[in-house]
Amino acid sequence: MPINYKIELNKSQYDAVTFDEGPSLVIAGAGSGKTRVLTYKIAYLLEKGYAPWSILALTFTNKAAREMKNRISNKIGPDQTRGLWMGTFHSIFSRILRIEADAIGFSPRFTIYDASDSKNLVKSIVKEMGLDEKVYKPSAIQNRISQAKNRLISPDSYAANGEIIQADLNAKIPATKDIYKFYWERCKQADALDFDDLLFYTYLLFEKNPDICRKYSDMFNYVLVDEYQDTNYAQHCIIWQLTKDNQKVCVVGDDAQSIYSFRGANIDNILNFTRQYKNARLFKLEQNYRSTQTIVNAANSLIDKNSRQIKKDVYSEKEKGEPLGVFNAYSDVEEGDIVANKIVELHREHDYTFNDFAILYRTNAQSRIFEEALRKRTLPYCIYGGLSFYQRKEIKDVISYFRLAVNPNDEEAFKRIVNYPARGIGDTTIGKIIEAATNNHISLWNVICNPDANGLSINKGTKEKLQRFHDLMAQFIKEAPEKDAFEIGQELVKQSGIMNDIYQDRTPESLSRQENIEELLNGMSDFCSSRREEGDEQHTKLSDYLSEISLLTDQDDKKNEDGEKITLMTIHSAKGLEFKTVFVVGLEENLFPSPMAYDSMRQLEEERRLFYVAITRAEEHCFLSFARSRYRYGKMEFSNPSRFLNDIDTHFLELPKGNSFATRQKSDLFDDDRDEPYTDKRSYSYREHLEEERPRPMRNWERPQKESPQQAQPTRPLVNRTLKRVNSILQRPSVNSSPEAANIKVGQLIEHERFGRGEITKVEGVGDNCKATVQFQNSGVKQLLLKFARFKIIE
DNA sequence: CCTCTTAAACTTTTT
DNA sequence: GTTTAAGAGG
Repeated sequence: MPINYKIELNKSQYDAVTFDEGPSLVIAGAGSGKTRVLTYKIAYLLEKGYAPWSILALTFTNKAAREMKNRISNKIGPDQTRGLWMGTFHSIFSRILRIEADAIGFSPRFTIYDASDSKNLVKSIVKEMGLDEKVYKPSAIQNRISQAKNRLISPDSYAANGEIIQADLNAKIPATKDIYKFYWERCKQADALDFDDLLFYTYLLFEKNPDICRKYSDMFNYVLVDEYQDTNYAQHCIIWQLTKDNQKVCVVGDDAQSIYSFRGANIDNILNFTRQYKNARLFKLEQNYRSTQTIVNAANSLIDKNSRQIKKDVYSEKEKGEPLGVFNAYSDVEEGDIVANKIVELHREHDYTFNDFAILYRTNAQSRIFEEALRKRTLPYCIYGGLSFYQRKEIKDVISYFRLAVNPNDEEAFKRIVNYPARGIGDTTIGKIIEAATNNHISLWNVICNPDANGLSINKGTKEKLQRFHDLMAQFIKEAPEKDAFEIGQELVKQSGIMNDIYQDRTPESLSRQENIEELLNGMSDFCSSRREEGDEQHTKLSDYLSEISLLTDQDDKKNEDGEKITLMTIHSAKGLEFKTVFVVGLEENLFPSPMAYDSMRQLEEERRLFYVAITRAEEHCFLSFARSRYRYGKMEFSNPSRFLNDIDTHFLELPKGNSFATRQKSDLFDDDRDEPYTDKRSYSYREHLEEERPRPMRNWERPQKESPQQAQPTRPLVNRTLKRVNSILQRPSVNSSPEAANIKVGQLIEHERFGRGEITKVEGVGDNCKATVQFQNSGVKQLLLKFARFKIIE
C-alpha cells in the first residue's frame, strides 16, 4: 500500500519530506515529529527509486537508528530497507574504515578503544614519561586530545599551533603535545582507534584518497543527518566531503536542544548550515504534537532567555493542561519522597502505567535517593545510564581476551589480561615489556613472541610464564578466524582459567559475576544464531561479534524488559524520549546548572537548553523540584534553588504552598527562607499527606511482597537478558531448525524464541534457502532463514 | 609478586 | 557515600 504523504503529514512536514532538489535544513522544534519526517523522507526517497544502499542516514544513537529502520520496514516492507546505510556516525564510519583499513594503515580487525581504554593509555604514557599524574591528570589530558581530534588537529598541527601551545603552557601542562604524539603512535602500534579516531581517520581517509572519497560520495545519493545540532567539527567536515559535489543532503535538528558541546558538538554547524550550503532550503516544524500548551509555553519562556538561536515559534494545539508543579523540599531525601508520593497519587487518579513516569536529573549520582524512595514504596523502576553491561569488570576481562584473539597488538587488552587470572606476571614485568616494545616500535604481543630478540631482560621463571600465556593466546589467535564466536568464546573462558577463578567461591558477588559471564556467552550464541537466521553464515566470527558490540552503549540495550517501570535517567539520555509525566529534579544552584558551567555564558546557555530538553519530554504533567540541602561526597550541603526556575514565566507554574503569589516578586519566591518559618509548615503538610494515604486499601503493586520483592528490584536494561536457555556454559544450544519449518504458510501465527509472537507475511525460496518474512508484535518485521530460525507455530 | 588494609579523590553530561 | 590508589606485610 503506497503511503499517502499528504494525509499522514502536516504541511511543513510534507514539504520537508518531498523536497529533494538540493540541500535542506529542517529545524524541528521539540515534539514536532522530527523522527517522523526522517522516516517518511527515507520511505519517500526509496519509493521514488533511490536504491537503499545509496541512502546514508546518520543518527545519534544505535537505538534511534534501529527504531527508524523498523518504522520504515513496517511502512514499505523489509526488502526495500535492506542495505540502507543507517546507524550512528561512529558505527557507519567504523564500517567504512574496516573496508578501507589498508588506506589508513590499519588492519580490518582494528580494535576500538573505549573511553576507559583511552584513559588508561594516557595514564601509562604519563607514567612512562615520568610526569606527575597530579599535574597531568589523565582524564584532563585525554579530554584535550579528544577536543583536538574533534577539531581535526593532528599531533603535528597541535605542536605547531601557537595558540594551543600557549594555552597548555598557561595551564602548566606543556608536555601535552608530546603525550598526544605518543598516544597517537601507541594507538597505531596497537592497531586501535578510539572513538574520536573513528571520525578523524574517516576524514583523513577521504582527504588523502580522493578516489575513495569519490567512491562513497558517488554511492551515497542522499545523506540524512539526525540531531545535527549535536555534531562536531569533524562530523561536519565529513558530511561536507561526502556531499559537496551532489549537494543531496538533509540535516534535521533543533538548535534549542544542543546539549553536547562538552563532547565537541558545535552549535554553529546548524546555525551556519545555510551559509555552507548556499542553496539550502530551510524548513521549520513548529507544531508540537507531544505536550500541552502550558508545557510548550513554559519551555518557550525559558529558552527565550538564550541569545543565540534560530528564531522559531513552537506551539501546541493540544489541551491547555495544568501548570508545572514546583516542589520545594527540605532535603534530598524529602525530594525523593515527594516525587514518589506524587507518582503514587497520579498513578491512582489517572489511567497511567508506570511507564508513563520519568524522573530526570542532571547527574547520575542523584539516582540513588530516588531509588530508595521508590523501593520503600515497592514501586517498580528502571535506572538507565551508569555502568553498562559491557563495562563490568568481569565482562571487560573476558572481552579483552576476545580482543586480543582478534587483534594481538591490542595493548590495553594485553595489559588487562596478561596477569588475569593471576599468572605471576606483575607490574615490573609489564613495564619491561612496554619498554622493549617502545624501543623496537613493535606491539607488546610481538615482544613476548620473541623475548630474546627484543632485549627483554627477565628471569627464567617469568619467561616461562610469559611463554605459557603466549601459547594459550596463539592458539586462539589462530582459531579466531576459523570457528564461530560462541565456540571460541566458550573455549576462551574455560582455558584462560577465568572460569576456575570465578567458579571457585560462592560469594554473592562471584555468583553474579558467573551469571554475567554466562549472559555474555548467551549473547554470543544469540548473535551467531541470529546472523545465521538472517542468512549471514560468514559473519559469525569473533571479529564480527566484537565490531558489533564495541559501539553499543547502555542506551542501546534492550529496554523493553517486561513489566511497567518508572524511568530514571539523566536528562542527556532522555533526549528524544517522551513521557506522560516528567519530574525534573535537583533544580539547585551548583547542581543544575552545573558549577562547571559557571565561567561562561555559552555553557550556561547550554545548561538552559538542557533544562529545555527536560521540560519538553513531558506530554501532560511536568514537575520541577529542588532540595534545600543534600548530601555530597558524604557531607551535608545547603543549596539554593536554581536560577533557571526564575527563567520560566510564573503564569505556567504552580509554586509551592506557603508562598504567596501576590505579595512576592518572582525572583525571591524561591530565594528566601530566613524570615519565615514556612519550611515547618511545608513539612507538616507533607506529613499530613502521608497520613491520608495509609487507611486506603492497598493496590497489588503497593503490597509489600515478602517472598519475592522483584517488583522493586533495581533492574538495569541488560543486553541479551532474554534467555535462560543455556544453563551451563558447557552446553551448546542446538541450532537445529524447527521441525515445523517445512509446513510454514502465510498467515500463520508463530512464536519465536527471541522475537516473540508474529505473523508470517511472506514465504519465499525452497529447501535450505527458504525464507519467511514475519511481522512480529513487538519486534517489527524480520526476515528469517527457516533453516536456522527457532520458533513454534501457534496456529 | 600477590593481597589485604587503609587513605584520598571523587561527580557533569556520552558516542 | 563510593570507588579507586597507594602502602604494608606475606
